[in-house]
Amino acid sequence: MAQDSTIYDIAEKAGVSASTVSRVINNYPYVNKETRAKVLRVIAESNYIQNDSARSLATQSTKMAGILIADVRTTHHTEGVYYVEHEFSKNGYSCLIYNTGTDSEQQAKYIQILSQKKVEAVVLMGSVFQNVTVQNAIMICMPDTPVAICNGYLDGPNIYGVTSDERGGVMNAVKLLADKGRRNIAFLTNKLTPSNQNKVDGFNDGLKLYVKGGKEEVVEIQSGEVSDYEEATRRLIQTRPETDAIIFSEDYVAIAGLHALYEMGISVPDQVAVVGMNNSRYAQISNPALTSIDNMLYDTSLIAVRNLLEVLKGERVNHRMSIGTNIVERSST
Amino acid sequence: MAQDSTIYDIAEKAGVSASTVSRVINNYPYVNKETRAKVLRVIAESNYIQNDSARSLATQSTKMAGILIADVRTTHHTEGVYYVEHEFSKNGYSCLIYNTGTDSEQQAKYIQILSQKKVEAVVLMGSVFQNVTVQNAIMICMPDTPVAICNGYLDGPNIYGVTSDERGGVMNAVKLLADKGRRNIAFLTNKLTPSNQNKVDGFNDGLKLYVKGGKEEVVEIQSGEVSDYEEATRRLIQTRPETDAIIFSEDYVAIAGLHALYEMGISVPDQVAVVGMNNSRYAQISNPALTSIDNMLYDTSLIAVRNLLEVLKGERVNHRMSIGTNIVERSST
DNA sequence: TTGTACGCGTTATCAA
DNA sequence: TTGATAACGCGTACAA
Repeated sequence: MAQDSTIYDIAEKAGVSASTVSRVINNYPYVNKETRAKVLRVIAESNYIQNDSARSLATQSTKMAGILIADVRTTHHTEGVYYVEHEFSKNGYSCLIYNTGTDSEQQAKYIQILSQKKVEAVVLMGSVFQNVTVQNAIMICMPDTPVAICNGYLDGPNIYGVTSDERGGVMNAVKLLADKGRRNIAFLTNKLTPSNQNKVDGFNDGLKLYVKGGKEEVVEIQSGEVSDYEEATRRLIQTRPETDAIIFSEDYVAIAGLHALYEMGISVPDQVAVVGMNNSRYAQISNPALTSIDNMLYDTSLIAVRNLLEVLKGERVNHRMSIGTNIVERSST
Repeated sequence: MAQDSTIYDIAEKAGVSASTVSRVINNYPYVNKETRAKVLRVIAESNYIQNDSARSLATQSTKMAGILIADVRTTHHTEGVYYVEHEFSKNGYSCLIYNTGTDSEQQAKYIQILSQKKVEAVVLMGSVFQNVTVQNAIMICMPDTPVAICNGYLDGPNIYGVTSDERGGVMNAVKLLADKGRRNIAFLTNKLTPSNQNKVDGFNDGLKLYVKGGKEEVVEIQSGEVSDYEEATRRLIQTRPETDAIIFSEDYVAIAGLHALYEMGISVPDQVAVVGMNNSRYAQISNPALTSIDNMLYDTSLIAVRNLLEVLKGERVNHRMSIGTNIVERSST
């Protein structure tokens, strides 16, 4: 490293004390205009850069937040990371990000790392973090750090969940399909996270409510491989040829499904209607364009961060918030 | 905050000195087995957590890396962030991430922030960071911190560029199309980043080399709106009906293009062949599945990080590395 | 308005 | 093998 100059170095050059330099840097009011100018000049000349470690130590505050996400690559929460970082940044916080994977022990480990880094707030992206191992880690390692969980809920005095009503969203999707005369609707989901379980519940609710005599048909795909999504779609059609609509737990899975249907020569939506979830940017450009349930990632992300900021300001915040979903209709239904 | 206990607290409880505690924590060899055990026990009981700010200050090392990305949402570099974080994590580094936007002044600002955070390495994701403003910021704020730029190049003694041969990749795509008898190939690109400029160059090279008498036809789309991608595709076909192949600068744009062609009733690849770039996970599930140039994001990301780690170890590393691209053929050609 | 002196929690040097 | 003690760079009462 080049010998990063310290406030002492520039104090010396400016002929003042270190504390004065500190005051200038931190915009303290009572400092002589000229001395301030001088100090500022010396700082500029010396390309001095503040040491945040020292500052954090002295201040007892890092102005850092932590973001945990299972896998930046594949989840639609990736976009959420952007919103979260952006909102934190706007409020003077830097963000540490970690890909934790889906193993809860690993996730807990990262909670500890974050507490070691003394982050002042944490956002958990996705319902995969909704498990007791994580909950305990929070309780033990950061009982006083506000934690938000996007699209999930976790019990704890310092934990704030923001969810969208995915259950209701899927229910409405069933209604939409039923209104269009579909009777044999299936639900195809990848790994059953708590969030996906909610969707399944909404699916069953919807069937009972809107489709008389509709048999439930829920398929879970364990793996995360595209080929398995396609294969599951194919098999569904083969084993249950009367299927006239499929709701998928995610747009990505739905688009894989569209692809499989396309290759089977099945026309969408004439023969089979398809609904996705997330209203991702790919939904509008798939062939055909995909009807999708918008689970409001932008809003939930933003609210999560804002809640945390409120808590940090000492405000009271609801531990559980939920916002409604919209269904965006396109050509696939 | 709960009063985070310090090494002094646990030193007292264990009846030893703080230095001994420190030694235990850091796995120093010469410490009595029993004292170590005792200290460890007390630590476990007191849910003590190390303070990284203090540690960094004393050690003069943060074990943090910085990742800068223009926009996590829309670029395919998002996946790269995952690889980069993962590789750093594996080597004991934590990652600070910032969404900088595409404005170079803003980008430079984040370079400064990172230097303030005393990160020990930086990865710039994408050729959007290939500009003099950023270069200067690096020179001034972090002349001794190794910086890697993915998919781009920047001059500087501490800067390491890792690119894939996108120019050659596009050239090969032109050849592929020419071999299939296509004569009126167009190139459709979004914002002309240095990376996209390379692709355009490769396109022109390819035309000269493989398509006798082929007129160049390059369309740049300034905005990032899907509707504009579709519109541009439509207009291209209208103004140049003889077009029998289109290469797009990104899969996402290509898929939007596929959608537009689909809606125009143009058959792919019968009437128009389509090639994308990035070989993203959506390429294989689009309708039809998209032939795409794989620009090896995984490899470039990994190499970028490994280069940085090598430099940190004091090894010499090439300032400029390039790896070959593959073209993955699917149904759209 | 400015400077002195101390503390923040660790690590590192030196003696013991 | 252990314990004082002095850094690390900065913020901040307190005194001047």
